[in-house]
Amino acid sequence: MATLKDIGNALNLSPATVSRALNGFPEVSEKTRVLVAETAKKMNYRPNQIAKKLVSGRSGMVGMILKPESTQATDAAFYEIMFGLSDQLARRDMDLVFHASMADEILMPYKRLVEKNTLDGFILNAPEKDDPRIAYLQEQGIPFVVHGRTENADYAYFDIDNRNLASDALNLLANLGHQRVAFLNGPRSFTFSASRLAGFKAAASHKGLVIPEFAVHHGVLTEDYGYSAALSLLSGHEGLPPTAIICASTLIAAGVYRAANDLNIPIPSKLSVIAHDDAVPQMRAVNFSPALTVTRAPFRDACAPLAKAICDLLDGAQPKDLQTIERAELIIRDSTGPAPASGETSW
Amino acid sequence: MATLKDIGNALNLSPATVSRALNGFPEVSEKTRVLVAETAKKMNYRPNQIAKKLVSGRSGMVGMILKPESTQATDAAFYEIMFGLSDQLARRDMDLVFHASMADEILMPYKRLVEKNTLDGFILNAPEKDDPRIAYLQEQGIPFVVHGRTENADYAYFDIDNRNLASDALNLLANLGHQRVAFLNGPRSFTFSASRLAGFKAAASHKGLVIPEFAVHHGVLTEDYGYSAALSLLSGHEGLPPTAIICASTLIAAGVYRAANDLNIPIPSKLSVIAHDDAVPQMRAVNFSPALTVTRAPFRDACAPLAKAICDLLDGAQPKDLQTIERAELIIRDSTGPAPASGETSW
DNA sequence: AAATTCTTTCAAAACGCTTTGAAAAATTTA
DNA sequence: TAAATTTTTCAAAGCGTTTTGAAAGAATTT
Repeated sequence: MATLKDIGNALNLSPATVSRALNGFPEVSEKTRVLVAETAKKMNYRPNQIAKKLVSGRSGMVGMILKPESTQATDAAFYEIMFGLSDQLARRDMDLVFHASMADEILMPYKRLVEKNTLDGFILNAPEKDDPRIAYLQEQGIPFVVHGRTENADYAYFDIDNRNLASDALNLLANLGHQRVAFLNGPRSFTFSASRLAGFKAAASHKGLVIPEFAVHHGVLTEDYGYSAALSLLSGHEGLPPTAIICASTLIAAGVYRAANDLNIPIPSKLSVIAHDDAVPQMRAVNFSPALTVTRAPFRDACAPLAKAICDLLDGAQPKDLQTIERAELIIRDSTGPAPASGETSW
Repeated sequence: MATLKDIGNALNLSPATVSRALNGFPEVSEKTRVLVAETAKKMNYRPNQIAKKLVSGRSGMVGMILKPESTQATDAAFYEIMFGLSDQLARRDMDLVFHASMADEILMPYKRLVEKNTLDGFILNAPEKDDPRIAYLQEQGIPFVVHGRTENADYAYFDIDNRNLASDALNLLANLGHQRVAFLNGPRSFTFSASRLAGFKAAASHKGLVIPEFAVHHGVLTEDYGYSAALSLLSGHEGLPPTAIICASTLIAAGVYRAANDLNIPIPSKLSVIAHDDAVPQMRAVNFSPALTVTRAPFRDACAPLAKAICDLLDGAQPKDLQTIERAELIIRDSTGPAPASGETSW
C-alpha cells in the first residue's frame, strides 16, 4: 500500500508537499499538483483513514444501538432508519456503526463503545422517560442526537409533533360529529405515546368530548393488538362502542379494519378510522380499502435531520440549537366520514 | 482525555512501561503494574483505539452493505442478520459498519468503502451468479465472507445445504404417496433458488415423479406471491391441481394457507404444505394452523460462523478452509399427510 | 544590482500508541 | 566482593497523516 512518503520519494518531494498537493492546498504549484495526482493514481495510492483520524481526533463513525425487539413494526422502522441514516451519513463521508444490545442492562453496549473510544457520537431512538442512556452520554460528554425526545430536553433531537398530530386527528373526527372516539395508543413507556395521549385528551376536552378510561388502550404497534382491542371496543362489552378509532400506527389500523370486517361494521359509514402513518414501505395507507386517513410523518424524513444534527454537533454546534420538531401532515382519505346516526349519544 | 504519557508523567514512568503494564506484559513488576492500573483508573484513562489501529494496521471494523429492497421477508432477514452479526462481532471486539446502497451501480458503495480504506473486510449476502462484488473484492485482495455461495466458490462462505433441503422436502412428500408436487421457489436470480430447484428436480426424477413447467414458480418471498401462485395452481386452470406444495419460505406458506382456506381445501387431508423456515421471529411455523412442516435453518445460526470466518480470515486463515455448509433440519408437523385419493393421477 | 515581496517547498513536530534495543537496577552466582 | 545474570525500566523509532515555522527560489520593486 503506497504512502505519502512513497509518492514523495518517487518524485523527490516531501510527504508534506504531497499531502497538500492531494488535498488541494493553494500554495502548491499547478505542475506539481498534476504530477502528484498522476503518480498517486499510478501507484494506486489510498489515504490511510486511520492515520488521518489520529491527526484529526475524529473517527468519522457514529454509533447506533438498538434493542432486539422484533415485531413487524420495529423491523420496518429499523430498516427505514438504518437505510436512511447510513445513506445520509455517507454523503457526509461518515459511517454508521450498528450494534445490537442483547444485554438486559441497557447501558452496557454504550459503555463498551464509549470505553473503546472509537466513535464520534451516537444516535439514540425511542427515548423513555428519564432515559438512562441520555444521562450517561451527557455525563460522559459524548455527542449524541435523539430521534424523539423527553420532557424539557436539553440535547439535540429530531422529533415529530406528537401532541398536535393526536389533536389533529381528534379535531377532524369531532368536526365530523363524532361523540365517541377511542384511541389505540402505543406502548405506555415511550414518550411519544404520552405526548399523543396528552394531545388527544386536550383536544377532546376542548371539543367537549368525554373519553372514558376504557376508550384508551396502550399496546405494541402490531396488527394483533389493533384487532383484539378493536374487537373488544366494537363488541360493546365495556360500554357503548366508539364511532371512530384513532390508531397509533397503520399496522394497528389494519387490525381494526379486520375486526370491523369480522363484525360486519362498514368503514367509514359506521366506523371512522384514522391512524398515524410512519410511511414504511410495507404498509401503504393508500392501499387500505377504504384508503386510510392518516397523519403522516415518514420515518425516512428523520434521517437527513438526524445526520445533519450529529455532524453539526461534532463541528461544535450547541445541542440546544439542534432541536427540530416536525409537524405531521393530515391526509384525509376514505376511512373517515360523518358520525353515524347511532353515534349521537356521548359517553 | 488522559494519554499514556500523562500517566507516565504522573508516576515518573515512561509511556512504554505504562503501555506494557496496562497490557499485562510479563516484564513489568507487580508493584508498578498495580500502581499504573490504579492511576489509569483514577485518571479515567481510555486507550485511543485509533492510535492502536495505526500501529496494528487493522481497524477492527467489518462492513456490510445491503440493497434497499424492502419486503416483510427482507426486513426480518436484515434484522436477524444485523442483530446476530453485530453481537457475534462484539464478542470478538470487532464492530459492524452498515451501509445502504441506494446506488444502481451495485459496486459503488463497496468501492467507496474500499477506497476509504477503513474496514478490515466485508460480509456479503445473497450472492447472484457471477456476482461482481465477489470479483471486485478478490481482485482488490480485500478479505470477505459470503452468506450463501456461488458455484465453485473459492472464497470463504457459510451456506445452508439448499440442494438437500429441497430433496428432503420432496422425498417426504413422495414417501407419503404424493404424485403431484408443486414448488413455489424464490427469485430466479439468487443462487439458493437454483440449488433448491436442482435438489427438487433431482429428487423428483429419482422418485419417478413428473414435474410439469407450470408446477414450478419463481417469486419474491412474500405472502402475496404465495397466495396468488397457490390460487392459480389449486384452481386447476393450468392442469391438475397439486396435492402438495413446497414453499421457499414460511411467508409464502402463509399465502398458500390463505389460498387453501379461501378455496375450502383442508390441510393436510387434501393438500400437504411444507416450507423452508429461516426461523425469523415474526413467522413461527409452530403457530400456523395446522402447524407447518418445515426444513429449518435459522438465519440467526449463520451469524456466529460468519463472524468467526471473517476474524479467522483476518488472522491469516485460507479462504478455502473457511467454507461451511450446514444441513437444514426436517421437522414434520401437521401440514403434511398422506396423498388424498384424488391425487392418484400423476402429472 | 540590491532589496523586497510572493510563491513554492521542506524539515520537524504532533497525534497516541506499540515495539525494539539498550541501559539501569536488582538479584544471583562465583 | 566482584562478576555474571536476571529483572525492570527507558529512550527512541515507527505507524501515515496533517500542520507549523522556516527556508529556498522566483518574481517584483526600488
